[in-house]
Amino acid sequence: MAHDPETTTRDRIVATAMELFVLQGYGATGIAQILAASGAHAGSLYHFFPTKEDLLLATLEERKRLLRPEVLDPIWARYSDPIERVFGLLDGYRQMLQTTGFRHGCPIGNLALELTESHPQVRKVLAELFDLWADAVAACFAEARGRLPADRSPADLARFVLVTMEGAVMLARTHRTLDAYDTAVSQLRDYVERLLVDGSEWHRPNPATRTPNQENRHEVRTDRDAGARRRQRARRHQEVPARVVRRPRRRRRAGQG
Amino acid sequence: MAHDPETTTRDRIVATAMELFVLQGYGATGIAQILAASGAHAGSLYHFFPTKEDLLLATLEERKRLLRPEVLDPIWARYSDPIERVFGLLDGYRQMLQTTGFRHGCPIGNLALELTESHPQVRKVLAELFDLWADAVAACFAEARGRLPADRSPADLARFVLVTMEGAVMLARTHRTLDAYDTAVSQLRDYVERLLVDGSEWHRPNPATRTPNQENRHEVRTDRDAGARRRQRARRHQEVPARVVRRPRRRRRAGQG
DNA sequence: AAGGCACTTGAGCGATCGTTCCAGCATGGC
DNA sequence: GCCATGCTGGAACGATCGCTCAAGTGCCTT
Repeated sequence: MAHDPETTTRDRIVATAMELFVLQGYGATGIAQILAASGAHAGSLYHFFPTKEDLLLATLEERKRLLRPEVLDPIWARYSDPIERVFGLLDGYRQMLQTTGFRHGCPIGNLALELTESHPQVRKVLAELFDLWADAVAACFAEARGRLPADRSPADLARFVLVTMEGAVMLARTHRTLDAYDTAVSQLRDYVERLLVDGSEWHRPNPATRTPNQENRHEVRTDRDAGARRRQRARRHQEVPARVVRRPRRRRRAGQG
Repeated sequence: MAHDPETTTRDRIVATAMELFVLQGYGATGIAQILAASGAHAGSLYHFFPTKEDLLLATLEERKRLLRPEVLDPIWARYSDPIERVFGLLDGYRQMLQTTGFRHGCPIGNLALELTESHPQVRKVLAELFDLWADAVAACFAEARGRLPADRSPADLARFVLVTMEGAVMLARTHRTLDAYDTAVSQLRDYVERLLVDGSEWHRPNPATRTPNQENRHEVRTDRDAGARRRQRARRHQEVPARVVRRPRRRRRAGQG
Protein backbone atom coordinates (compact mmCIF):
# COMPACT_ATOMS: atom_id res chain seq x y z
CA MET A 1 0.00 0.00 0.00
CA ALA A 2 1.43 3.38 -0.96
CA HIS A 3 1.13 6.09 1.65
CA ASP A 4 1.83 9.71 1.99
CA PRO A 5 5.60 9.69 1.72
CA GLU A 6 5.79 12.60 4.13
CA THR A 7 4.49 10.55 7.05
CA THR A 8 6.35 7.77 8.73
CA THR A 9 4.71 4.49 9.57
CA ARG A 10 5.06 5.23 13.23
CA ASP A 11 3.26 8.54 12.89
CA ARG A 12 0.45 7.01 10.89
CA ILE A 13 -0.02 4.33 13.53
CA VAL A 14 -0.10 6.87 16.36
CA ALA A 15 -2.48 9.19 14.50
CA THR A 16 -4.85 6.36 13.63
CA ALA A 17 -4.78 4.89 17.12
CA MET A 18 -5.36 8.31 18.66
CA GLU A 19 -8.50 8.75 16.61
CA LEU A 20 -9.85 5.26 17.13
CA PHE A 21 -9.18 5.14 20.85
CA VAL A 22 -11.19 8.32 21.28
CA LEU A 23 -14.02 7.32 18.99
CA GLN A 24 -14.46 3.77 20.21
CA GLY A 25 -12.58 3.50 23.45
CA TYR A 26 -9.39 1.62 24.19
CA GLY A 27 -10.73 -1.86 24.79
CA ALA A 28 -13.16 -1.74 21.91
CA THR A 29 -10.46 -0.84 19.42
CA GLY A 30 -8.58 -3.84 18.13
CA ILE A 31 -4.99 -3.88 16.96
CA ALA A 32 -6.20 -5.37 13.70
CA GLN A 33 -8.42 -2.36 13.12
CA ILE A 34 -5.59 0.06 13.78
CA LEU A 35 -3.42 -1.84 11.34
CA ALA A 36 -6.08 -1.86 8.64
CA ALA A 37 -6.91 1.82 9.05
CA SER A 38 -3.30 2.94 9.09
CA GLY A 39 -2.13 0.57 6.40
CA ALA A 40 0.58 -0.83 8.62
CA HIS A 41 1.34 -4.38 9.60
CA ALA A 42 1.62 -6.13 12.91
CA GLY A 43 5.37 -6.41 12.67
CA SER A 44 5.77 -2.68 12.26
CA LEU A 45 3.46 -1.80 15.09
CA TYR A 46 5.19 -4.15 17.49
CA HIS A 47 8.52 -2.92 16.30
CA PHE A 48 7.68 0.52 17.67
CA PHE A 49 5.40 -0.35 20.58
CA PRO A 50 5.96 -3.37 22.80
CA THR A 51 2.28 -3.55 23.79
CA LYS A 52 -1.05 -1.99 23.02
CA GLU A 53 -0.81 0.00 26.22
CA ASP A 54 2.49 1.52 25.10
CA LEU A 55 0.76 2.64 21.93
CA LEU A 56 -1.97 4.25 24.00
CA LEU A 57 0.62 6.03 26.11
CA ALA A 58 2.29 7.29 22.95
CA THR A 59 -1.02 8.75 21.71
CA LEU A 60 -1.52 10.46 25.06
CA GLU A 61 1.96 11.96 24.96
CA GLU A 62 1.10 13.20 21.49
CA ARG A 63 -2.02 14.83 22.86
CA LYS A 64 -0.01 16.56 25.52
CA ARG A 65 2.25 17.90 22.82
CA LEU A 66 -0.65 19.05 20.66
CA LEU A 67 -2.83 20.64 23.33
CA ARG A 68 -1.29 24.07 23.08
CA PRO A 69 -0.69 24.43 19.35
CA GLU A 70 -3.81 22.65 18.14
CA VAL A 71 -6.40 23.35 20.77
CA LEU A 72 -5.54 26.40 22.80
CA ASP A 73 -3.67 28.65 20.38
CA PRO A 74 -6.39 28.77 17.70
CA ILE A 75 -8.89 29.88 20.30
CA TRP A 76 -6.52 32.23 22.08
CA ALA A 77 -6.03 33.85 18.67
CA ARG A 78 -9.74 34.44 18.28
CA TYR A 79 -10.35 36.05 21.64
CA SER A 80 -8.20 38.46 23.55
CA ASP A 81 -10.25 38.76 26.71
CA PRO A 82 -9.11 36.01 29.06
CA ILE A 83 -12.55 35.12 30.35
CA GLU A 84 -13.88 35.14 26.85
CA ARG A 85 -11.13 32.70 25.97
CA VAL A 86 -12.36 30.26 28.55
CA PHE A 87 -15.83 30.24 27.11
CA GLY A 88 -14.42 30.19 23.62
CA LEU A 89 -12.68 26.98 24.58
CA LEU A 90 -15.94 25.53 25.83
CA ASP A 91 -17.57 26.56 22.60
CA GLY A 92 -14.91 24.61 20.76
CA TYR A 93 -16.06 21.42 22.43
CA ARG A 94 -19.61 22.32 21.57
CA GLN A 95 -18.67 22.63 17.93
CA MET A 96 -16.89 19.31 18.06
CA LEU A 97 -20.02 17.65 19.39
CA GLN A 98 -22.09 19.35 16.74
CA THR A 99 -19.95 18.68 13.70
CA THR A 100 -19.27 15.06 14.56
CA GLY A 101 -22.84 14.23 15.46
CA PHE A 102 -21.80 13.64 19.09
CA ARG A 103 -19.23 11.05 18.14
CA HIS A 104 -16.28 13.05 19.39
CA GLY A 105 -16.53 14.20 22.95
CA CYS A 106 -13.61 15.11 25.11
CA PRO A 107 -10.70 12.89 24.07
CA ILE A 108 -9.54 12.46 27.62
CA GLY A 109 -12.85 11.98 29.38
CA ASN A 110 -13.79 8.75 27.66
CA LEU A 111 -10.48 7.13 28.34
CA ALA A 112 -10.36 8.44 31.89
CA LEU A 113 -13.39 6.54 33.09
CA GLU A 114 -12.54 3.45 31.08
CA LEU A 115 -8.99 3.05 32.26
CA THR A 116 -8.45 4.69 35.66
CA GLU A 117 -9.04 1.48 37.52
CA SER A 118 -7.24 -1.01 35.38
CA HIS A 119 -4.27 0.93 33.99
CA PRO A 120 -2.50 2.97 36.68
CA GLN A 121 0.18 4.24 34.36
CA VAL A 122 -2.39 5.51 31.89
CA ARG A 123 -4.33 7.08 34.73
CA LYS A 124 -1.30 9.11 35.66
CA VAL A 125 -0.86 10.53 32.17
CA LEU A 126 -4.57 11.30 31.91
CA ALA A 127 -4.35 13.22 35.16
CA GLU A 128 -1.45 15.18 33.75
CA LEU A 129 -3.49 16.01 30.68
CA PHE A 130 -6.36 17.23 32.82
CA ASP A 131 -3.90 19.36 34.76
CA LEU A 132 -2.41 20.81 31.61
CA TRP A 133 -5.85 21.84 30.42
CA ALA A 134 -6.87 23.22 33.79
CA ASP A 135 -3.62 25.13 34.11
CA ALA A 136 -4.25 26.87 30.83
CA VAL A 137 -7.71 27.90 31.99
CA ALA A 138 -6.35 28.92 35.37
CA ALA A 139 -3.88 31.19 33.61
CA CYS A 140 -6.83 32.93 31.96
CA PHE A 141 -8.55 33.53 35.27
CA ALA A 142 -5.27 34.69 36.75
CA GLU A 143 -4.97 37.21 33.96
CA ALA A 144 -8.48 38.43 34.76
CA ARG A 145 -7.65 38.60 38.43
CA GLY A 146 -8.62 42.24 38.69
CA ARG A 147 -12.20 41.45 37.82
CA LEU A 148 -12.52 38.53 40.20
CA PRO A 149 -12.74 38.52 43.98
CA ALA A 150 -9.26 38.55 45.47
CA ASP A 151 -9.83 35.38 47.48
CA ARG A 152 -10.87 33.41 44.43
CA SER A 153 -8.40 30.76 43.41
CA PRO A 154 -7.98 30.75 39.62
CA ALA A 155 -6.99 27.10 39.85
CA ASP A 156 -10.21 26.16 41.61
CA LEU A 157 -12.28 28.05 39.12
CA ALA A 158 -10.44 26.34 36.29
CA ARG A 159 -11.17 22.94 37.80
CA PHE A 160 -14.81 23.84 38.00
CA VAL A 161 -14.76 24.77 34.33
CA LEU A 162 -13.18 21.44 33.47
CA VAL A 163 -15.67 19.57 35.60
CA THR A 164 -18.55 21.35 33.94
CA MET A 165 -17.20 20.69 30.48
CA GLU A 166 -16.66 16.99 31.08
CA GLY A 167 -20.03 16.49 32.69
CA ALA A 168 -21.76 18.52 30.01
CA VAL A 169 -20.13 16.52 27.22
CA MET A 170 -21.20 13.31 28.89
CA LEU A 171 -24.80 14.39 29.15
CA ALA A 172 -24.91 15.85 25.68
CA ARG A 173 -23.59 12.66 24.14
CA THR A 174 -25.98 10.51 26.11
CA HIS A 175 -29.01 12.63 25.32
CA ARG A 176 -27.78 13.50 21.86
CA THR A 177 -28.80 17.10 22.41
CA LEU A 178 -26.75 20.24 22.59
CA ASP A 179 -29.35 21.41 25.06
CA ALA A 180 -27.69 19.51 27.83
CA TYR A 181 -24.36 21.12 26.99
CA ASP A 182 -25.70 24.64 26.63
CA THR A 183 -27.70 24.51 29.84
CA ALA A 184 -24.62 23.67 31.82
CA VAL A 185 -22.32 26.16 30.12
CA SER A 186 -24.72 29.06 30.39
CA GLN A 187 -25.15 28.42 34.08
CA LEU A 188 -21.41 28.29 34.49
CA ARG A 189 -21.23 31.57 32.62
CA ASP A 190 -23.87 33.01 34.88
CA TYR A 191 -21.84 31.97 37.88
CA VAL A 192 -18.70 33.62 36.59
CA GLU A 193 -20.64 36.79 35.85
CA ARG A 194 -21.92 36.88 39.38
CA LEU A 195 -18.39 36.58 40.66
CA LEU A 196 -17.19 39.60 38.76
CA VAL A 197 -16.51 42.48 41.06
CA ASP A 198 -18.86 45.39 40.65
CA GLY A 199 -17.89 47.88 38.03
CA SER A 200 -15.60 45.58 36.10
CA GLU A 201 -16.46 45.14 32.47
CA TRP A 202 -17.67 41.84 31.22
CA HIS A 203 -16.20 40.44 28.07
CA ARG A 204 -15.90 42.64 25.02
CA PRO A 205 -14.87 40.07 22.46
CA ASN A 206 -13.20 40.81 19.16
CA PRO A 207 -15.98 41.92 16.86
CA ALA A 208 -14.63 39.91 13.94
CA THR A 209 -15.24 36.31 14.79
CA ARG A 210 -18.16 35.60 17.03
CA THR A 211 -19.22 32.23 18.18
CA PRO A 212 -22.83 31.20 18.43
CA ASN A 213 -24.55 30.52 21.71
CA GLN A 214 -23.53 33.56 23.58
CA GLU A 215 -26.64 35.59 23.12
CA ASN A 216 -28.24 33.51 25.81
CA ARG A 217 -26.73 34.38 29.14
CA HIS A 218 -28.34 32.61 31.96
CA GLU A 219 -31.53 32.16 30.13
CA VAL A 220 -31.51 28.86 28.53
CA ARG A 221 -30.56 27.94 25.03
CA THR A 222 -32.69 27.06 22.10
CA ASP A 223 -31.65 24.00 20.20
CA ARG A 224 -31.14 25.94 17.05
CA ASP A 225 -29.93 23.19 14.87
CA ALA A 226 -31.70 20.02 15.77
CA GLY A 227 -32.65 19.59 12.14
CA ALA A 228 -29.12 19.94 10.88
CA ARG A 229 -27.95 17.48 13.46
CA ARG A 230 -30.49 14.93 12.45
CA ARG A 231 -29.49 15.28 8.84
CA GLN A 232 -25.90 14.93 9.83
CA ARG A 233 -26.55 11.82 11.76
CA ALA A 234 -28.51 10.28 8.93
CA ARG A 235 -25.59 10.32 6.56
CA ARG A 236 -23.15 9.39 9.24
CA HIS A 237 -20.24 7.78 7.55
CA GLN A 238 -17.73 5.24 8.70
CA GLU A 239 -14.38 6.70 7.84
CA VAL A 240 -12.45 3.79 9.16
CA PRO A 241 -13.46 0.17 9.01
CA ALA A 242 -15.12 -0.53 12.31
CA ARG A 243 -14.13 -3.45 14.42
CA VAL A 244 -16.27 -6.37 13.50
CA VAL A 245 -19.22 -6.48 15.82
CA ARG A 246 -20.07 -9.81 17.24
CA ARG A 247 -23.66 -10.57 16.37
CA PRO A 248 -25.65 -13.19 18.19
CA ARG A 249 -26.40 -16.03 15.88
CA ARG A 250 -29.85 -16.87 17.10
CA ARG A 251 -32.92 -15.14 18.46
CA ARG A 252 -33.05 -11.47 19.03
CA ARG A 253 -35.00 -9.48 21.53
CA ALA A 254 -38.53 -10.85 21.71
CA GLY A 255 -40.72 -7.80 22.28
CA GLN A 256 -40.18 -4.28 20.97
CA GLY A 257 -40.82 -3.98 17.30
CA MET B 1 -22.43 -24.74 44.30
CA ALA B 2 -24.93 -24.03 47.02
CA HIS B 3 -26.31 -20.53 47.08
CA ASP B 4 -28.52 -18.42 49.21
CA PRO B 5 -31.81 -20.23 48.71
CA GLU B 6 -33.65 -16.94 48.94
CA THR B 7 -32.21 -15.62 45.70
CA THR B 8 -33.02 -16.91 42.27
CA THR B 9 -30.33 -17.62 39.72
CA ARG B 10 -31.62 -14.78 37.58
CA ASP B 11 -31.35 -12.31 40.43
CA ARG B 12 -27.83 -13.41 41.27
CA ILE B 13 -26.78 -12.99 37.67
CA VAL B 14 -28.28 -9.52 37.43
CA ALA B 15 -26.80 -8.40 40.74
CA THR B 16 -23.36 -9.71 39.84
CA ALA B 17 -23.43 -8.21 36.36
CA MET B 18 -24.63 -4.88 37.72
CA GLU B 19 -21.64 -4.69 40.01
CA LEU B 20 -19.07 -5.86 37.51
CA PHE B 21 -20.28 -3.67 34.67
CA VAL B 22 -19.92 -0.64 36.89
CA LEU B 23 -16.57 -1.60 38.34
CA GLN B 24 -14.89 -2.71 35.13
CA GLY B 25 -17.04 -1.46 32.30
CA TYR B 26 -19.23 -3.42 29.92
CA GLY B 27 -16.71 -4.53 27.36
CA ALA B 28 -14.07 -5.39 29.91
CA THR B 29 -16.41 -7.69 31.82
CA GLY B 30 -16.60 -11.15 30.34
CA ILE B 31 -19.55 -13.48 30.51
CA ALA B 32 -17.27 -16.09 32.01
CA GLN B 33 -16.43 -13.76 34.87
CA ILE B 34 -20.08 -13.04 35.56
CA LEU B 35 -20.78 -16.76 35.58
CA ALA B 36 -17.93 -17.50 37.94
CA ALA B 37 -18.80 -14.67 40.33
CA SER B 38 -22.50 -15.51 40.42
CA GLY B 39 -22.07 -19.26 40.48
CA ALA B 40 -24.29 -19.70 37.46
CA HIS B 41 -23.67 -21.48 34.19
CA ALA B 42 -23.72 -20.30 30.61
CA GLY B 43 -26.93 -22.14 29.82
CA SER B 44 -28.76 -20.45 32.68
CA LEU B 45 -27.60 -17.00 31.74
CA TYR B 46 -28.60 -17.49 28.13
CA HIS B 47 -31.87 -18.97 29.21
CA PHE B 48 -32.80 -15.62 30.76
CA PHE B 49 -30.92 -13.21 28.52
CA PRO B 50 -30.55 -13.75 24.79
CA THR B 51 -27.40 -11.63 24.60
CA LYS B 52 -24.94 -9.84 26.82
CA GLU B 53 -26.56 -6.57 25.86
CA ASP B 54 -29.92 -7.81 27.12
CA LEU B 55 -28.29 -8.58 30.43
CA LEU B 56 -26.91 -5.07 30.55
CA LEU B 57 -30.33 -3.65 29.82
CA ALA B 58 -31.78 -5.74 32.62
CA THR B 59 -29.24 -4.33 35.07
CA LEU B 60 -30.10 -0.81 33.97
CA GLU B 61 -33.78 -1.44 34.44
CA GLU B 62 -32.94 -2.70 37.89
CA ARG B 63 -31.07 0.51 38.59
CA LYS B 64 -34.08 2.51 37.51
CA ARG B 65 -36.17 0.52 39.93
CA LEU B 66 -33.68 0.96 42.77
CA LEU B 67 -32.89 4.65 42.36
CA ARG B 68 -35.67 5.90 44.57
CA PRO B 69 -35.70 3.31 47.36
CA GLU B 70 -31.96 2.72 47.58
CA VAL B 71 -30.40 6.03 46.65
CA LEU B 72 -32.83 8.88 47.13
CA ASP B 73 -35.00 7.80 50.04
CA PRO B 74 -32.16 7.19 52.51
CA ILE B 75 -30.87 10.69 51.86
CA TRP B 76 -34.28 12.29 51.80
CA ALA B 77 -34.78 10.74 55.20
CA ARG B 78 -31.66 12.40 56.56
CA TYR B 79 -32.40 15.90 55.38
CA SER B 80 -35.66 17.75 55.28
CA ASP B 81 -34.54 20.95 53.61
CA PRO B 82 -34.84 20.41 49.84
CA ILE B 83 -31.62 22.20 48.94
CA GLU B 84 -29.82 20.38 51.69
CA ARG B 85 -31.10 17.16 50.16
CA VAL B 86 -29.42 17.98 46.88
CA PHE B 87 -26.07 18.46 48.52
CA GLY B 88 -26.66 15.45 50.71
CA LEU B 89 -27.04 13.45 47.53
CA LEU B 90 -23.75 14.79 46.24
CA ASP B 91 -22.16 13.90 49.52
CA GLY B 92 -23.38 10.37 49.03
CA TYR B 93 -21.31 10.06 45.88
CA ARG B 94 -18.37 11.52 47.73
CA GLN B 95 -18.68 8.84 50.35
CA MET B 96 -18.88 6.18 47.69
CA LEU B 97 -15.63 7.40 46.18
CA GLN B 98 -14.05 7.48 49.58
CA THR B 99 -15.14 4.13 50.91
CA THR B 100 -14.37 2.24 47.72
CA GLY B 101 -11.00 3.86 47.14
CA PHE B 102 -12.32 5.53 43.97
CA ARG B 103 -13.36 2.25 42.43
CA HIS B 104 -17.04 3.05 42.40
CA GLY B 105 -17.95 6.28 40.68
CA CYS B 106 -21.33 7.06 39.24
CA PRO B 107 -22.77 3.79 37.95
CA ILE B 108 -24.27 5.48 34.93
CA GLY B 109 -21.44 7.78 33.94
CA ASN B 110 -18.92 5.09 33.11
CA LEU B 111 -21.31 3.18 30.95
CA ALA B 112 -22.61 6.32 29.30
CA LEU B 113 -19.32 7.27 27.69
CA GLU B 114 -18.42 3.71 26.86
CA LEU B 115 -21.64 2.78 25.11
CA THR B 116 -23.42 5.85 23.73
CA GLU B 117 -21.90 5.44 20.32
CA SER B 118 -22.07 1.74 19.81
CA HIS B 119 -25.26 0.71 21.60
CA PRO B 120 -28.18 3.02 20.77
CA GLN B 121 -30.68 1.08 22.81
CA VAL B 122 -28.48 1.24 25.88
CA ARG B 123 -27.91 4.92 25.29
CA LYS B 124 -31.64 5.50 25.47
CA VAL B 125 -31.99 3.79 28.84
CA LEU B 126 -28.97 5.63 30.22
CA ALA B 127 -30.56 8.92 29.15
CA GLU B 128 -33.72 7.89 30.99
CA LEU B 129 -31.69 7.16 34.10
CA PHE B 130 -30.03 10.55 33.93
CA ASP B 131 -33.46 12.12 33.56
CA LEU B 132 -34.83 10.21 36.52
CA TRP B 133 -31.98 11.46 38.67
CA ALA B 134 -32.27 15.01 37.40
CA ASP B 135 -36.03 15.00 37.88
CA ALA B 136 -35.60 14.08 41.51
CA VAL B 137 -33.18 16.95 42.02
CA ALA B 138 -35.42 19.29 40.05
CA ALA B 139 -38.25 18.41 42.41
CA CYS B 140 -36.07 19.58 45.29
CA PHE B 141 -35.41 22.90 43.66
CA ALA B 142 -39.07 23.22 42.80
CA GLU B 143 -39.90 22.70 46.45
CA ALA B 144 -37.45 25.47 47.32
CA ARG B 145 -38.92 27.72 44.67
CA GLY B 146 -39.64 30.48 47.13
CA ARG B 147 -35.96 30.93 47.87
CA LEU B 148 -34.85 30.91 44.24
CA PRO B 149 -35.35 33.56 41.59
CA ALA B 150 -38.71 33.13 39.92
CA ASP B 151 -37.22 32.84 36.45
CA ARG B 152 -34.92 30.02 37.48
CA SER B 153 -35.82 26.70 35.96
CA PRO B 154 -35.50 23.95 38.56
CA ALA B 155 -34.89 21.50 35.75
CA ASP B 156 -31.94 23.50 34.42
CA LEU B 157 -30.46 23.81 37.85
CA ALA B 158 -30.86 20.10 38.37
CA ARG B 159 -29.05 19.38 35.12
CA PHE B 160 -26.24 21.58 36.25
CA VAL B 161 -26.01 19.64 39.47
CA LEU B 162 -25.87 16.38 37.54
CA VAL B 163 -23.22 17.75 35.19
CA THR B 164 -21.13 18.91 38.11
CA MET B 165 -21.43 15.58 39.87
CA GLU B 166 -20.46 13.54 36.83
CA GLY B 167 -17.54 15.76 35.95
CA ALA B 168 -16.37 15.88 39.54
CA VAL B 169 -16.49 12.11 39.87
CA MET B 170 -14.48 11.75 36.68
CA LEU B 171 -11.77 14.09 37.90
CA ALA B 172 -11.68 12.66 41.36
CA ARG B 173 -11.23 9.13 40.04
CA THR B 174 -8.55 10.19 37.61
CA HIS B 175 -6.61 12.21 40.15
CA ARG B 176 -7.46 9.86 42.97
CA THR B 177 -8.16 12.82 45.21
CA LEU B 178 -11.33 13.97 46.88
CA ASP B 179 -9.97 17.46 46.38
CA ALA B 180 -11.15 17.50 42.82
CA TYR B 181 -14.62 16.49 43.92
CA ASP B 182 -14.85 18.91 46.81
CA THR B 183 -13.59 21.85 44.80
CA ALA B 184 -16.34 21.41 42.27
CA VAL B 185 -19.11 20.78 44.76
CA SER B 186 -18.25 23.71 46.96
CA GLN B 187 -18.26 26.02 43.99
CA LEU B 188 -21.61 24.64 42.94
CA ARG B 189 -22.82 25.27 46.46
CA ASP B 190 -21.48 28.78 46.30
CA TYR B 191 -23.38 29.34 43.09
CA VAL B 192 -26.65 28.13 44.57
CA GLU B 193 -26.13 30.34 47.60
CA ARG B 194 -25.66 33.34 45.39
CA LEU B 195 -28.90 32.53 43.64
CA LEU B 196 -30.88 32.54 46.85
CA VAL B 197 -33.13 35.55 47.05
CA ASP B 198 -32.19 38.01 49.75
CA GLY B 199 -33.63 37.31 53.14
CA SER B 200 -34.34 33.65 52.53
CA GLU B 201 -32.75 31.25 54.94
CA TRP B 202 -30.05 28.92 53.79
CA HIS B 203 -30.21 25.33 54.87
CA ARG B 204 -30.88 24.46 58.45
CA PRO B 205 -30.27 20.73 58.37
CA ASN B 206 -31.43 18.22 60.92
CA PRO B 207 -28.98 18.52 63.78
CA ALA B 208 -28.78 14.76 64.24
CA THR B 209 -26.86 13.43 61.31
CA ARG B 210 -24.42 15.78 59.74
CA THR B 211 -22.21 15.01 56.83
CA PRO B 212 -18.61 16.12 56.57
CA ASN B 213 -17.40 18.68 54.08
CA GLN B 214 -19.99 21.30 54.58
CA GLU B 215 -18.09 23.56 56.87
CA ASN B 216 -16.21 24.85 53.86
CA ARG B 217 -18.50 27.01 51.82
CA HIS B 218 -16.82 28.62 48.92
CA GLU B 219 -13.47 28.48 50.43
CA VAL B 220 -11.77 25.46 49.23
CA ARG B 221 -11.48 22.13 50.85
CA THR B 222 -8.72 20.68 52.86
CA ASP B 223 -7.94 17.11 52.04
CA ARG B 224 -8.74 15.97 55.49
CA ASP B 225 -8.22 12.31 55.02
CA ALA B 226 -5.41 11.77 52.60
CA GLY B 227 -3.76 9.46 55.06
CA ALA B 228 -6.84 7.36 55.53
CA ARG B 229 -7.27 7.15 51.80
CA ARG B 230 -3.75 5.96 51.27
CA ARG B 231 -4.15 3.31 53.88
CA GLN B 232 -7.41 2.27 52.31
CA ARG B 233 -5.85 1.98 48.90
CA ALA B 234 -2.98 -0.08 50.24
CA ARG B 235 -5.21 -2.87 51.40
CA ARG B 236 -7.49 -2.66 48.44
CA HIS B 237 -9.07 -6.03 47.98
CA GLN B 238 -10.41 -7.88 45.00
CA GLU B 239 -13.83 -9.08 46.02
CA VAL B 240 -14.65 -10.77 42.76
CA PRO B 241 -12.28 -12.75 40.60
CA ALA B 242 -11.06 -10.28 38.00
CA ARG B 243 -11.14 -11.08 34.37
CA VAL B 244 -7.86 -12.60 33.39
CA VAL B 245 -5.61 -9.85 32.17
CA ARG B 246 -3.71 -10.56 29.03
CA ARG B 247 -0.05 -10.16 29.80
CA PRO B 248 2.49 -9.65 27.09
CA ARG B 249 4.73 -12.61 26.94
CA ARG B 250 7.96 -10.86 26.10
CA ARG B 251 9.73 -7.60 26.85
CA ARG B 252 8.21 -4.95 28.96
CA ARG B 253 8.69 -1.23 28.87
CA ALA B 254 12.34 -0.50 28.37
CA GLY B 255 13.03 2.69 30.34
CA GLN B 256 11.32 3.85 33.53
CA GLY B 257 12.47 1.92 36.49
C1' DA C 1 -48.01 -42.43 36.57
C1' DA C 2 -46.94 -39.62 32.82
C1' DG C 3 -45.99 -35.80 30.23
C1' DG C 4 -44.86 -30.90 29.99
C1' DC C 5 -42.12 -27.18 31.05
C1' DA C 6 -38.74 -24.20 33.24
C1' DC C 7 -34.42 -24.30 34.30
C1' DT C 8 -29.43 -26.32 34.86
C1' DT C 9 -25.18 -28.39 33.49
C1' DG C 10 -21.13 -28.11 30.97
C1' DA C 11 -18.74 -29.21 26.78
C1' DG C 12 -17.63 -27.04 22.75
C1' DC C 13 -18.00 -23.73 18.47
C1' DG C 14 -16.09 -20.27 15.42
C1' DA C 15 -14.33 -15.75 15.68
C1' DT C 16 -11.29 -12.46 17.32
C1' DC C 17 -8.13 -11.01 20.66
C1' DG C 18 -3.11 -9.24 21.60
C1' DT C 19 1.12 -10.90 20.51
C1' DT C 20 5.10 -13.57 18.35
C1' DC C 21 8.28 -14.83 14.99
C1' DC C 22 10.90 -14.79 11.00
C1' DA C 23 12.11 -14.22 6.29
C1' DG C 24 12.73 -10.30 3.38
C1' DC C 25 14.06 -5.60 2.04
C1' DA C 26 16.41 -1.11 1.95
C1' DT C 27 20.04 1.76 3.37
C1' DG C 28 24.63 3.16 5.02
C1' DG C 29 29.33 2.27 6.69
C1' DC C 30 33.32 -0.30 5.69
C1' DG D 1 30.95 -6.25 -2.40
C1' DC D 2 29.31 -7.25 2.22
C1' DC D 3 27.51 -7.27 6.46
C1' DA D 4 24.83 -4.75 10.21
C1' DT D 5 20.84 -2.38 11.30
C1' DG D 6 16.07 -0.67 11.09
C1' DC D 7 11.98 -1.64 9.46
C1' DT D 8 8.24 -4.37 6.75
C1' DG D 9 5.13 -8.08 5.49
C1' DG D 10 2.35 -11.59 6.94
C1' DA D 11 1.40 -16.22 8.77
C1' DA D 12 0.55 -18.25 12.96
C1' DC D 13 -0.11 -18.97 18.22
C1' DG D 14 -2.61 -19.72 22.39
C1' DA D 15 -6.09 -17.53 25.01
C1' DT D 16 -10.41 -15.72 25.48
C1' DC D 17 -14.46 -13.92 23.56
C1' DG D 18 -19.84 -14.29 23.22
C1' DC D 19 -22.69 -17.81 22.36
C1' DT D 20 -24.92 -22.63 21.18
C1' DC D 21 -26.81 -26.89 22.16
C1' DA D 22 -28.31 -31.23 23.80
C1' DA D 23 -28.94 -33.98 27.59
C1' DG D 24 -30.46 -33.90 32.30
C1' DT D 25 -33.15 -32.53 36.61
C1' DG D 26 -37.09 -31.54 39.23
C1' DC D 27 -41.51 -29.45 39.97
C1' DC D 28 -46.62 -28.92 38.21
C1' DT D 29 -50.51 -30.40 36.10
C1' DT D 30 -53.53 -33.80 34.79
